[in-house]
Amino acid sequence: MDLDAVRTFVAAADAGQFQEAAAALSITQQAVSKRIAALEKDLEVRLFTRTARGAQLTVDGQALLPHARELLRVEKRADASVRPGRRALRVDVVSRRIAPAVLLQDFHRMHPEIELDVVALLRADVDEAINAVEVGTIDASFHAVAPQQHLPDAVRTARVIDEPHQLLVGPRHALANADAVTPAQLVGHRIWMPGIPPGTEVAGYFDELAAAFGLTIDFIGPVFGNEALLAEIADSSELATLVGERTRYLWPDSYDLRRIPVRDPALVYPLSLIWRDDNPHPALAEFRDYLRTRRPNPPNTEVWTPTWAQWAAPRS
Amino acid sequence: MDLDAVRTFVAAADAGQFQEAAAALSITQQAVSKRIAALEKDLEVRLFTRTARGAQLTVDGQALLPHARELLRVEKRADASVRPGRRALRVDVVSRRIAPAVLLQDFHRMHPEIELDVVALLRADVDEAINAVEVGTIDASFHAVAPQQHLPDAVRTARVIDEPHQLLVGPRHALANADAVTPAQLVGHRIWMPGIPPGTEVAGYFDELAAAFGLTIDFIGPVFGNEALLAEIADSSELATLVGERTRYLWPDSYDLRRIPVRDPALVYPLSLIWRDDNPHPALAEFRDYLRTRRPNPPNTEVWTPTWAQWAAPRS
DNA sequence: GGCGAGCCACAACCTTGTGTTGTGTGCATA
DNA sequence: TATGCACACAACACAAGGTTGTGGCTCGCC
Repeated sequence: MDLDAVRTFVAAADAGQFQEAAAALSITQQAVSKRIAALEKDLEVRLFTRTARGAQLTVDGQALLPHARELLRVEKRADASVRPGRRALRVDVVSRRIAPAVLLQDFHRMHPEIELDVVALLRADVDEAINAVEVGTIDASFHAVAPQQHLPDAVRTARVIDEPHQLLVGPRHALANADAVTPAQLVGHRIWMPGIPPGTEVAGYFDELAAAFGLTIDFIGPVFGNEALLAEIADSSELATLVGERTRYLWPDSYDLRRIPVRDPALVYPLSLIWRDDNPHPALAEFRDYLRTRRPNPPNTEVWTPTWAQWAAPRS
Repeated sequence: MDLDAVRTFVAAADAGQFQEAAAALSITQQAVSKRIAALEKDLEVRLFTRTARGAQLTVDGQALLPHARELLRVEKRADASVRPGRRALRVDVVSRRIAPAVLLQDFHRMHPEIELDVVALLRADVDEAINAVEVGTIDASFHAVAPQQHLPDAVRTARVIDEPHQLLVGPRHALANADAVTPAQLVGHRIWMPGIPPGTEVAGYFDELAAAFGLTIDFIGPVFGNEALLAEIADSSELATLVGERTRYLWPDSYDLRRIPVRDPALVYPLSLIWRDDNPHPALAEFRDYLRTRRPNPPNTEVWTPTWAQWAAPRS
């Protein structure tokens, strides 16, 4: 199916005649006729009934029309996702399942007119992300940024989310019925966080967390996907994992998994936005405004963050 | 943007190298290289970084990939909407705002795997619809079908929805705060139903309704679209209109419109499904099953239907 | 009823595009 | 350093798609 033919089809359907469509597309009437004929031949249906004063959609044509329009819309969005200068705002999230992605969904709901592209540079480390932001291939990225992190001149960071963790356990787990737990209560329980590549900022976070409270946190084990992890936890009386408070997992209700808040202190993952100060993208300013004005729920408990993140309190 | 190029891009991204993608598409590696190069030139970005052992997506490529896949999905659906023999189930509704359309949405939620196309043969009368069903350009149609209606041999009809009307009024209307109204109470109030073409089955219904209860029902007035009608009603202390119970209109909350049930008797619009008995489309059987098994809310009041519809009670 | 206007289809022709074959280049690996 | 692998470039052939020119059909008008 040729998109030029589809465009021509829509133009002809709107105009009600080939002649006018041809004028609108700056081609001859014969070219329109040819394109439509080719499309009809390709689809093996008649799309228009030709009359002496125009062309009228057949039922098949009527059925195709909305799909054709959708096709052109998607093409436009695809184009807008990459074309330099006027492409959509491109924001990098480490994973689609953690808080920044949820935030972006919310932003999109509030500003549906703003073209937005969420990419996940899987396992990209902070330096890679900073580099991508400096070069301009992405407009913004969410990462845990340490204060000693070296930043190029034009690149800025700001702490924007403090995401508290919750314990995720199956119904047979010893803590399954707790209303809340403290990190001290987690000592001796096995916490499983598979799929976190060693040496990354995320691994570093959990390493320091384990050391600070004497916890047992395992990164080992092959990753069979999220679904497998959840199934494992659902069945186990020992395994548990940590998930962000705002993350949205989908799992069968039958798993009967429970999210249990962690407090005294809450285990907070501090995330910063990375962006380039002289990036002229209008949507970037909008997005930063959105981040600035939204009210984070203030935690009503002590919080723990890694030492490198204690240099500055999160904006409240 | 050329869809073949997009297809090639996706194949190359999946394969991780041009060579394998070429094999999958049954063309030469050089052709793949050319297509990708053309796409890159068209979009003015580099999509792959070429290395000695394959091609890897750039960030721009990663951003484009989901859009590209979506484009191919939509193309497939567009194709499926018309291609004879294996096209989607095509169901005709008089309007997207009335009960059958709502029913189809529900059916789609229950069977998302079934390709479904809802077309609105605007102002088509029953004969036209029956003809389209017989010819096979549509698979099923919802209409009010009178018993004396002539049907071709293979065409069947069955009464499937009895849609009760509700009164839609603005906050300043005399009946705005009623919990329910009877047709008798509507005498003297002006009911406005613009946009119904005279001579159609719908107009006939309201004509008989007006005659039966002595109501004032206006069809006159230019149609400025639904939005205009709703705005008019919201402001008026006199105007009201009738809407189906299951219809879903969207209007600003600020309008403060109220839907008021009509009872003793309820004003029911009887709708039948029209289909061709020997239509082999598997989804048609599914849809008829769905219609058969769903439980209509039995009205707990007397009902009024036009005389021609009183030949048979709706299936309960 | 004849005739012109409007609209679409068909034919001929030409340009452009797109696939193939053949060859070159760069990089990783042995 | 030699070899294999993967992609790019060049030359060529053929197909696709656009334009101009023309004919047929239908509708409205004199």
